[in-house]
Amino acid sequence: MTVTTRFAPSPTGFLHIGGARTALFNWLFARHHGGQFLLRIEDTDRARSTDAAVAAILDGLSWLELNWDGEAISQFARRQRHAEEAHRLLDEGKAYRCYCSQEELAAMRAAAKAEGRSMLYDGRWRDRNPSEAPAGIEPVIRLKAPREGETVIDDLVQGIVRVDNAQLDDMVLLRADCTPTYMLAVVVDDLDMKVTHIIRGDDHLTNAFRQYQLYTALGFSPPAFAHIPLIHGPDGAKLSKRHGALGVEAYRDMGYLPEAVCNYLLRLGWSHGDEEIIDRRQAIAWFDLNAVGRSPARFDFAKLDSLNAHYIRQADDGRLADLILPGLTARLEGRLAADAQNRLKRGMRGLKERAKNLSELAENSIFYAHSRPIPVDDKAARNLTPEASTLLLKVRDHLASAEEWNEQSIESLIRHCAEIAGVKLGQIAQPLRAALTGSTVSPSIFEVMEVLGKKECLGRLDDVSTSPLSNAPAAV
RNA sequence: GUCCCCAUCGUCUAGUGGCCUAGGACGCUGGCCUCUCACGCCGGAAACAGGGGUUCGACUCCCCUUGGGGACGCCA
Repeated sequence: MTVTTRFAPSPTGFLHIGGARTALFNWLFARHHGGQFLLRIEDTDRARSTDAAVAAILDGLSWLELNWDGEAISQFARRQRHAEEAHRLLDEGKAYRCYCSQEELAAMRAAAKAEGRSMLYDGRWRDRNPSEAPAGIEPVIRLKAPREGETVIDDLVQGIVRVDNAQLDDMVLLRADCTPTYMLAVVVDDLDMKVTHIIRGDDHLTNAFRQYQLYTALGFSPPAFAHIPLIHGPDGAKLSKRHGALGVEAYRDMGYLPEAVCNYLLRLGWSHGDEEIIDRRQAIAWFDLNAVGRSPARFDFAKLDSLNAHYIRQADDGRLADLILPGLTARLEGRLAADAQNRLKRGMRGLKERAKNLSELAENSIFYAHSRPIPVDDKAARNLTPEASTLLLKVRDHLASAEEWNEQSIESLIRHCAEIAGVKLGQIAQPLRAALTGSTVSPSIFEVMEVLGKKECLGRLDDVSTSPLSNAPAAV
């Protein structure tokens, strides 16, 4: 039997981060076992489902590279099939028509609540003759669930969980308008799709008992269940938007790399000894349901950041340059240097060690992309004292006559300048940094100079010596 | 209210009765490295929710308490 998992989101919003983790676990489990990972869109709630949400979910999964097998299935499109099974149960005497009005049900629950009793449906039409049906009420079809005993689920994550059947009522299968309920649709679809492992959030755990009864009534044994704990916010409560309950595209826009998001999500509630950095290959090899924890995890941006920083450092320079170039182009408007992309790519080595997300990376890269003259921030300008400018003028002469132009040669040349001027390296490096990058912080100044090239460096030095900045009074 | 689930450093977690003086990671912090900032390296503070059992021996097993979370729709 080939392992088949599925991810079944309802398209009422974006693919939020919790859903992404559920999808990841399903994907990983299927890939680990060489099985199938299917996608089903649970769009039976016509009022709340939107095409835009479907697109957002597909985009989110694609961005995370959680590719599904076959076509995505629309649950709504299968409503006839669902109804068919409900009628079959009716014919077999395993389900019955219930003629309660919404008002009657509401009154029943209110009375139960007032008396402190369970608010479950009391099964009043279970054995009643349909001839007693009130006029003008379209019936629903309810499952004739067992009233005695208990329903037991051997959950792959939660272990054995049992519930008294008295806690479970006769659920509605088919609504008065003949459309299937979620419970019916899910079970019939999972059966038809031959799903072997249902991996989902543990908010569905109680549904699993009802679904178990439905599988049994339909004459099938249920698939394996694995209910994974939900992700909580830093305060332990349900994940709020402010705390990360965002669509995955929001993470992309915040400058996170998909591999970092996946690695982070994987370690949230799952572990493999002390391993922290787990790439996709490794994850497929190691993933197993029995290593999934049972307690809810809290979302922590700081850890995501550190993982993201790691994957940025690992990432290909060209890819990173491509990722940040569009944003820089838009931001710089007409001031983008002609060979910005090339500089970005070559400068990425030093740049990517200093960013924990793509936004920071872009921010720190801007001096490479900017055409002359570059802006110099206030702090950097304070390094361009008259003394420093004098020094820089001498350095410029040395640089101008340099025959070699690479990081090492530049470094020894600058160190030589410092030596003959009798100053510390930093006294040249910082003013140089200010003139060349417009900032007090940057990658190694020698690397920057190599990337910028001799001509650009001399140009930027000239820009600074001819601008009023060089005459700025020294900071006191 | 009823039912279900959970409980190790601030956070993610390792730990399946003796390997625990409780390990790793993030964060915090001291130092080294150093042209700035990072990276890297070395060090530090930081946890078994509480109470009962079981046992020669409990973080590990059982019970209770407390604290979290979830489910109780003709929503999904």
